[in-house]
Amino acid sequence: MTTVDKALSLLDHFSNEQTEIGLSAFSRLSGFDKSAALRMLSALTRAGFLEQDAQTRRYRLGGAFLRYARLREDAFPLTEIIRPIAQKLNDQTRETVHVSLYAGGRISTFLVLDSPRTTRAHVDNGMVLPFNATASGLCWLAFSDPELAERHLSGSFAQYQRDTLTDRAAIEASLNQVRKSGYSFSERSFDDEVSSVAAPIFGAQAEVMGCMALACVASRMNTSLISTYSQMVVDAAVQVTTALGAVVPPSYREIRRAHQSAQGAQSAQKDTQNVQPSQSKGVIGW
Amino acid sequence: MTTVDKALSLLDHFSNEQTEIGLSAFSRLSGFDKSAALRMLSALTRAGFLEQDAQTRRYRLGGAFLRYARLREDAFPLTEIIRPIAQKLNDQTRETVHVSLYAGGRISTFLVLDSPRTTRAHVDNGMVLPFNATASGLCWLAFSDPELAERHLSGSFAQYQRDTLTDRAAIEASLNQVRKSGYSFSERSFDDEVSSVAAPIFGAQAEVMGCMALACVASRMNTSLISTYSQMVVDAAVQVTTALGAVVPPSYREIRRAHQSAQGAQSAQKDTQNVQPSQSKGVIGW
DNA sequence: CTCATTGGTTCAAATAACGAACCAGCGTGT
DNA sequence: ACACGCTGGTTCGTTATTTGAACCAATGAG
Repeated sequence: MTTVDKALSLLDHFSNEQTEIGLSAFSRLSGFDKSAALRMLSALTRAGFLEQDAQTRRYRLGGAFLRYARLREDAFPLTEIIRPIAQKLNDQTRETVHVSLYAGGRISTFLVLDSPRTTRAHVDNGMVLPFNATASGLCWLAFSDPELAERHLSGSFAQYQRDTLTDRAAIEASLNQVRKSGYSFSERSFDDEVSSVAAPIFGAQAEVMGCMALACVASRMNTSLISTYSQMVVDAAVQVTTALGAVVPPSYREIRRAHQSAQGAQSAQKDTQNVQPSQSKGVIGW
Repeated sequence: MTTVDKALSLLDHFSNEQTEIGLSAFSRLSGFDKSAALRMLSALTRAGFLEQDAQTRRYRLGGAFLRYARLREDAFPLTEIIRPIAQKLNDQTRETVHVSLYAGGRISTFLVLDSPRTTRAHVDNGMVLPFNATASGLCWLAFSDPELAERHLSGSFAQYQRDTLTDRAAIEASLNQVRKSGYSFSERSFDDEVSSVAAPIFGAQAEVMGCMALACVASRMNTSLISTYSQMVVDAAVQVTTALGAVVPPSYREIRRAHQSAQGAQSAQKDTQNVQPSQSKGVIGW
């Protein structure tokens, strides 16, 4: 672990709840010595990645992030790359589609396309999605780095509805299912009237950078729809991953291959082409 | 200079033109040894601040910036803090107001409020403002760190209109005037029909993070209006600086004080209150 | 008027960064 | 086919930075 790694890891401790952190708190949270923490915090501050409150002397995320984020969006318009893919999913399903990003210990939506139906699930843009209560949260937990996931699994969980998973064992069981199928499903666990399906979007380091998700009025959902929607959501997520220049991890491809074989065997294989392993060059050819 | 400083300084080399940079190029641009550069680039990549193209092996700004930028906006909504101040200026002047941010070697607008007049200057949101041809550009050059400004003064400049400043000496002369008055003025130098006034917004490290600017149909502008508008733009910029929790550098306050004394003496002091030095607690009390 | 906390400093010892030389791969001009 | 110049990346003895216990001064609570 280089000094730079250590310095940058300090930023991980910011979240929607922890927006300002003092020197001692940093030292405690990170385990680094106070003087070492101070040196790194000072460097981050000099570069504009942190700002220090003149009164409290505590640190918060700096303006440099706005600058670099804009610069990145100019060069590599993530939102605009994802939009057409999400739009297509939205058109095909006529359900609410939202794309979320893992950000400072939270998953928040950054692109929402509402369903055109008269009864529809609505999701706010910029909304934080709880790990235990949403398809996107479970999806992220299931496929992200175990050590990173552990941070979010070790705390306690809020109970939003009767069926919200709050017990760690129950969540872990759910995650195992997600890891087997390649997509996550949640029903009436955050909003009482909403069911969702989510699939992982992978980043350049093969990490789960976010999720493609579909939210639907719960009463409309059924086994057959879940099967159809999950396939489409996974397809869209894979398209996004590849459109971003990242690579879908082989392990995930394998999961989906196995899952589809099982599904195909069960449902008297309607579409055997999905079970075909190789299509060599197709973007979503697996 | 710590290792972290060096690593973060690598990011400075990205700009709208330079969106992808390879190892050797980084080494050349930064002056760091190749192996040192690689070590730092790897650390930045691990943290998600850079992404590496799988084919070309070149680096680009990473997704972490989107995450942290959103996180920061959640905790500290810069745009929403600035909007009411810009709105007030827009209401008072009925002229187009725009706020820009220095970003990776470029100044670009990130908040634009159009004039309600029938003839008005229009500015695109997200637009890049050339250093030599806009009030915002000149304002930034005048008050930013000399070393940083030098980077943008050493190149060649595009001629957008007949009166665009392209000669370094002419630009420097203009900057000196800006440094004396505390605001910048440009006339028909970027758009042939537009005049603008701009004032600096300072960040937490007393650096110029951006500009508050007013754009007006050139034919409407005159000496008296410049005087009125510049005062209002400077006021708004100072309000933004303080609203952001930053401090207006004493040197800038001194400039304005001196400038206003001179103005007051000239114009048979209409409003002597402006010349009053102390108002102790007022946000824009100087 | 303590006591515990805060942010920040110091300096010898421990550790990580440095950088010249090195390798392999790729594309070009000869 | 050849050497050439470029690329990204590795190695390892030398060198300089990071580390952390002990130390301040200031603030706030009991």
